[in-house]
Amino acid sequence: MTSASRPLSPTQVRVLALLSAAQKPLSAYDLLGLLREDGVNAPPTVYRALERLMRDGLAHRIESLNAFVACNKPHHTELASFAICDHCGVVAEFTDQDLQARLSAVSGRSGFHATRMTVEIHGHCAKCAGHAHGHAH
Amino acid sequence: MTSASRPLSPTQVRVLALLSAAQKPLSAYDLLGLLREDGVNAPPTVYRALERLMRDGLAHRIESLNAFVACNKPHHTELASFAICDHCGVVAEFTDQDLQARLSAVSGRSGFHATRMTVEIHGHCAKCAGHAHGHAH
DNA sequence: TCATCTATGTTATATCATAACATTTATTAT
DNA sequence: ATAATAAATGTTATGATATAACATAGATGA
Repeated sequence: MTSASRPLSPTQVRVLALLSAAQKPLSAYDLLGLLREDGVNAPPTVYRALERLMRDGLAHRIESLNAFVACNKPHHTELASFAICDHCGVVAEFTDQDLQARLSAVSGRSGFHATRMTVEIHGHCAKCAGHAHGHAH
Repeated sequence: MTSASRPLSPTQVRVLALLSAAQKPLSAYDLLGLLREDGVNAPPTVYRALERLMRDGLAHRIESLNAFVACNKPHHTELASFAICDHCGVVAEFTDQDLQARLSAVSGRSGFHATRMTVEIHGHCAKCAGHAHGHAH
């Protein structure tokens, strides 16, 4: 059997809780600020906790924001995609079954073998439509 | 008529040439190093040139690498997607007509209005397949 | 017990990006 | 021509993101 992985450490649990509670992606330094009261004082601890959470599929990195979100569907294996509102900052995670297959197929035409995919869509969420421009406030 | 935009400045032309000549994405500081012989000494000049090139669709930012590539198909309006070899570092830009429509449709189900999309696929190119792991060398 | 693995602490530094303001160059209108 | 404008660049400083390297500690398992 595949050896069970260790349980999350208190720091890892705390980081996941902070990400889950946030309505928006948090940067590593946002998290570090929130963790200071827990006695965490240095960036590596935060980045290490994030590594573990991402390895376990419990959190995702938003590349275009250099920030992190809790996974809204832990333990799924499909490609996670994100719709990011540039007005209010909310991020919606979604999964489209065909998308990963299509991306694999298209990139694979030239013999490319995909191991990881980043799909991030910027724009405006339903609530913020109408505000054509604007940044988070 | 839509007013013609200015021609590229020498610095902008130089940055584009460097990106085109490179076999891999270049970071802003890679470019800065290469531009020192041209008398460019500070990051803002590089970032500004990149801004202009990206605005004109002549270069793209690879979010997952914090680096930049020349566009292989200037003036197209379709979504640009990238296949990034994590072994040798080469980036292939490709366009799939249906992909943008599909992404718009899927994200739009909840009323989201897309303005910009990032699609980056990491893995191994045909030449590097077989090398299952490994990083650029 | 001993070796190993994971996590964390700690210090320092590397890397990526922009703010703010001055200056210069090119374009356009008059 | 020249004044007004817009775009690019220079310059200094700083902000923001991320990791290297090495030490320590606790848990797991042979």
